[in-house]
Amino acid sequence: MNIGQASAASGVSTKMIRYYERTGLIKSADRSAAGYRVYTKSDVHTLQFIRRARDLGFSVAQIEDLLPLWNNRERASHDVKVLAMEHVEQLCAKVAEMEAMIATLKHLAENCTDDDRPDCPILKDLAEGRHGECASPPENRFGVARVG
Amino acid sequence: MNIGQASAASGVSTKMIRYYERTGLIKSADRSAAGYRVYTKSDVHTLQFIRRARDLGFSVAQIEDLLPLWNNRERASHDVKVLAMEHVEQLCAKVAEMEAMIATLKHLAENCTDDDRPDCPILKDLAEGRHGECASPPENRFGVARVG
DNA sequence: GCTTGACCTTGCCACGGTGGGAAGGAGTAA
DNA sequence: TTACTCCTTCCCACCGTGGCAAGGTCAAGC
Repeated sequence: MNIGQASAASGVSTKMIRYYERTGLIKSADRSAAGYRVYTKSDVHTLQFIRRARDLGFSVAQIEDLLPLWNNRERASHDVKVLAMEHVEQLCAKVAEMEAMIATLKHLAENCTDDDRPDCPILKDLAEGRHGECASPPENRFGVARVG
Repeated sequence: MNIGQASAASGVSTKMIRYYERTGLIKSADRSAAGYRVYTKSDVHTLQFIRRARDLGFSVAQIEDLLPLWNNRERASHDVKVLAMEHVEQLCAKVAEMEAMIATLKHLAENCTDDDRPDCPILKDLAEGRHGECASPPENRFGVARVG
């Protein structure tokens, strides 16, 4: 199986397959006489695993921890759960940050006259940093936010 | 005022001030005889504006749209509101994606024995893509997620 | 004066993931 | 043979931020 087929079967682009190989996330594929990468069903299975983990928001670094657990029959399910819950924590933190931003912006937008006059609480807030003089979650007042 | 003072006063790192200048987000600063960048209170004001907009999750590209509106006394508050609400939409979309991931992961983790046995619904799901054979939001089933 | 230390300058490199594209080889089908 | 698709490697881009290095400047203290 060439890289194109492995890509189609796994949903991981050829670009990314080569990238994962280069960075050591997956082992180097065997090569045909002509130098083409050759994949087995098992390799595709691994790629699918990676793809699904990415879809669930795991970083490549986290998947690096997940893969050996997946391959290790001696693993403790506890270890996996710890990784998963750590990831959930990270996701929740980001969600909380964004929720705070959304709340602030919505509040500002509500006070916006929304017409052709130049008075605008949104710009005013951005300029003066008062965050609408009310109701905005405290995390936002001190620049903690920034989701990155 | 040198770049260091402008940085301290605005909360934007010197690195980022130079970056914003290089990429054209802010105008090139005047220079002293020795070539040092020189800033005015007004420049600091602009940097604070940028900083607060970043804290609210606006991208640099979005701020590029916001700045002229801020500087333009003829602006219509409607235009600002549109930009802000577009941004809120984007934030909401990301939040929804992440909430879906969180829900899926939590559901999987709940079914985890959380001990030293190797059976693990989380890894099983990642390998087989059934997403816990229930309850997971449909968006997740087909790889739509992936937050970036 | 001279030294020291804090500050400034530019430049390059890195991150995480992903895509684009070029230049050239390999395979396959008509 | 030709034509087309696929493969290879290599470099470049995004975005926003930080780090480090080599060198210039400035102000304070001796």
